[in-house]
Amino acid sequence: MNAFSSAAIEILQEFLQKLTGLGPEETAPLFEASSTVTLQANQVYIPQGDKSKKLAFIEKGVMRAYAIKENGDEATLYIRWEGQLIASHDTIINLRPSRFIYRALEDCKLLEVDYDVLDNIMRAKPEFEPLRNFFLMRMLSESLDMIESFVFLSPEERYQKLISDKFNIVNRVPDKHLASMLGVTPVSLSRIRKRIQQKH
Amino acid sequence: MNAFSSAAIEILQEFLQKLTGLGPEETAPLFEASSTVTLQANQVYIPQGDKSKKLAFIEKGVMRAYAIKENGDEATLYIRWEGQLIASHDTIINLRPSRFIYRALEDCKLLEVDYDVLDNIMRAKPEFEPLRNFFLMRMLSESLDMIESFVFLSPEERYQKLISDKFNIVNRVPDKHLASMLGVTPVSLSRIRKRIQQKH
DNA sequence: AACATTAATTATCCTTTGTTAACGGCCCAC
DNA sequence: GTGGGCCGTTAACAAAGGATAATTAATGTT
Repeated sequence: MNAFSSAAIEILQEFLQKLTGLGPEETAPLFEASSTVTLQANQVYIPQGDKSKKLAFIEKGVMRAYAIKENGDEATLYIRWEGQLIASHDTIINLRPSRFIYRALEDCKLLEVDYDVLDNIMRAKPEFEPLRNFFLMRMLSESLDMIESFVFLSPEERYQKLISDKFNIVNRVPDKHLASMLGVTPVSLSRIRKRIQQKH
Repeated sequence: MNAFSSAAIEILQEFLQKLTGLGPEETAPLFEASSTVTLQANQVYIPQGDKSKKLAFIEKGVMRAYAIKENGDEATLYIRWEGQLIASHDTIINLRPSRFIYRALEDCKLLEVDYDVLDNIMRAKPEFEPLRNFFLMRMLSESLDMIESFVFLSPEERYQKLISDKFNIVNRVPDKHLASMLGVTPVSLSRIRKRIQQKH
């Protein structure tokens, strides 16, 4: 089932235009295998243990990747929102069942494609490769930025950076998930917020 | 200056064979713009503020990416060794001067290429793209693993994981750099080591 | 070999975080 | 409206980490 008139496709075709110079007519084959998916808030997109290689462009909404620790606590790896990709790196890169759960934090609209299918299209039409490189590099850069925050900054500074860099997103995500992403407990984040508040 | 008979090229051509089915004769053009570089232990490869887009495959040795904090302390972002790539993501991905310093921890032998040149070769010969995807995905996966450690584990658990996953490498890197990578001070790492020791 | 430099450990004190539990606010279902 | 459940805050205590400084160990240089 394909979806030729989604906003996501238009955005991606704009990327392709910039990256490759190819117009919508030429890049259309890339989207033939894609389909739109809607998720309700709190709905699971990829369950733990899943082996599917879903790759999705987020057209609308916020999603969360997390896992359950032995003690039962959740640990949030990252959140992604409009304009970003969401996928299980365990299945796509490491070829093993997903250790993580991918879940909608809000009602979401995704443009989904199977990674293997996309990979075949890319191999047949390598002129689309710049799009893959673009997203891989962007995800790599964002990951390195997160590592940088952990290595450089205290939890308090990480939180400050988070709200100054991503104020819009922070307000769409419960604090407990932000705490987890920052590597601290919700209790500690609450204290951090209080400390910051008192300084002003 | 090119270098047609390095061990690095042989390794990379083996990757290419596996990933694309192309033999050494066919993939040779990819290495025409590459050159071998040797670094002495402690020698800087990419200085802070550099704008060059060097990309290097590490044939031998260990390298470290780090930055200097306002207080003068160093913060190590990651270390890389044989079989991995080293490059400034600030310059290549984000198109800005490098905030990081890339320095040899041991005597190193690298196979170097300018990223823009490589990019042009890839665009002309897109059948080589799987190699780029392979390395980008591997670096992304490793970065996500590091984030996972920060989000899931305590500093003590992170250190345990580090020595169990990368025992060989740990022994080639001074503890203070490991401490920095783990997000703690050298003093704290020393206490962690003592705690672990006492448990056995 | 002697010296200087750097790295790792230990000690002290202070700050921060983790843990557990209690409390209040908010939303939702009934 | 009322009763649950979830979430964020607060409190109290224990555990861990940061800062600084002193000591010891290891390394490198001449």
